[in-house]
Amino acid sequence: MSYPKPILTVDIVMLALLGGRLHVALMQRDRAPEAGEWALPGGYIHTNEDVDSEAAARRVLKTKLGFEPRHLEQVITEGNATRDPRGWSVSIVYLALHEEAEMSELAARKGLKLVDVEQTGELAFDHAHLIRLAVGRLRSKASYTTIVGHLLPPVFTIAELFDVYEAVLGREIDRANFRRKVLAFSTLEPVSMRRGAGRPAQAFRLTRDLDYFDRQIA
Amino acid sequence: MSYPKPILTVDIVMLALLGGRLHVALMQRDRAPEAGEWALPGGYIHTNEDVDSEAAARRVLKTKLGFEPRHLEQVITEGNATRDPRGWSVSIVYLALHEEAEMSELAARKGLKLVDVEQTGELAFDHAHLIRLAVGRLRSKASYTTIVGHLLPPVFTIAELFDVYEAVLGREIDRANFRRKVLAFSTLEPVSMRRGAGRPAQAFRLTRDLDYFDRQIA
DNA sequence: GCAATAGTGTCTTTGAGACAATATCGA
DNA sequence: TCGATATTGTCTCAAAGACACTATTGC
Repeated sequence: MSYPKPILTVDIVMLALLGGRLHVALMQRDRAPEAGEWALPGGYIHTNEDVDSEAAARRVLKTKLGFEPRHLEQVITEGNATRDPRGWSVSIVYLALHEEAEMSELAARKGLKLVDVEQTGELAFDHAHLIRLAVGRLRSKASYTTIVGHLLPPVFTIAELFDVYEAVLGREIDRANFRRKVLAFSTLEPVSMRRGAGRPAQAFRLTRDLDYFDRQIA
Repeated sequence: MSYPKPILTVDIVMLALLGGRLHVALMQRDRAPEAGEWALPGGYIHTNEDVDSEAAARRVLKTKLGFEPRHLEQVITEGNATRDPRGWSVSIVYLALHEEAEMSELAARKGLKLVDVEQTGELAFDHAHLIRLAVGRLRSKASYTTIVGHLLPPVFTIAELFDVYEAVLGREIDRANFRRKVLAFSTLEPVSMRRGAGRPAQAFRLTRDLDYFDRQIA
């Protein structure tokens, strides 16, 4: 007995901060099904060129958008009979993070829509659901890893990092305690000084893509 | 341009404790590729009967082994060009937990081999790697959820739960502090008394499949 | 009584959180 | 000098961990 193979795609939830709130990047579909609807960037695996599913996600972003995210990780795989009108389909969902400035510029240049993750409205397929899963992953990882550092440019100050944490976690944090905790884990490398409106600040960069703290950071 | 669809399967890492150590259940493959090698239970999605990928995993366990696990959750999806000699293939990996007694009985009845997760030896495909990922997931979830409760029968004592935690986390825990902490989160419901060699113990059951603690349990 | 296991009390240390105080810039 | 932002000090309270102690069974 043989069964038809399900449709298999990778879809990417691209997140960035815009004005202190998390936004997701959407593309307007140009073909059926769901033509005209807003959807996550995604595509089929190209078995002749992609070495693995993460490479497929990177290729989709690169070729469709000319984009290389600061951080990319797998979130979940959603597979069922009803999520795509064409039939049984499977999506390997990736989370991509990038800084605000470059993401806005990319969106303007490529016709992407950046929408607040709390107000996506109706989207193609189950993509609103996939976005909720990815945002949940980001929020839960925020408090014990350096993941949200990838929502900033490579070099940033503690104050900027603080703002990102408050935006992602959606609650107020104490500045003084935050600074002490984040510096106690020696995962930030001081690189230069940053001058602004008041006293100059020490600027840092992440020493690795993803570090795990041994306890909660915020 | 069109690409051949990758092979798509679900594979299940069935874990149980055996003599205080984590073991995984393996089946001997009866057909090519890798015929005769030990491998994880798994199979194709049946698009006409499985409503989603988790249902496919449950059906595989039910029809191949007559088994319904106490706990089942998705771990990761591994997809690349080299893991299967037949070509580009994708495995949606599930973690299944069950109690020692029933798992041993099942293994004996169905010809499964239960091997220590630290010493699996060579296995078919990338299954040794998939097992490491699933065990890692269990270990990391152990300290902040009730997940390891599913390695015990439905009704258990604190002392039994304590032993499971020590086995999974692989380090010593203080009995007194463990008891206080686990009871402080009111996720255990007292159901009866258990008599044994010494003073009788209160027995409990989990009130839900998976509860998250608001801080580390051990 | 003793062996065995269950369960409690209590002290010390560490981290979390609140919040006041000080430092260093530009204007 | 002041306004703005960065950074440090210090106090309080809660949780983590160590470990001694008491409780309840069977024999």
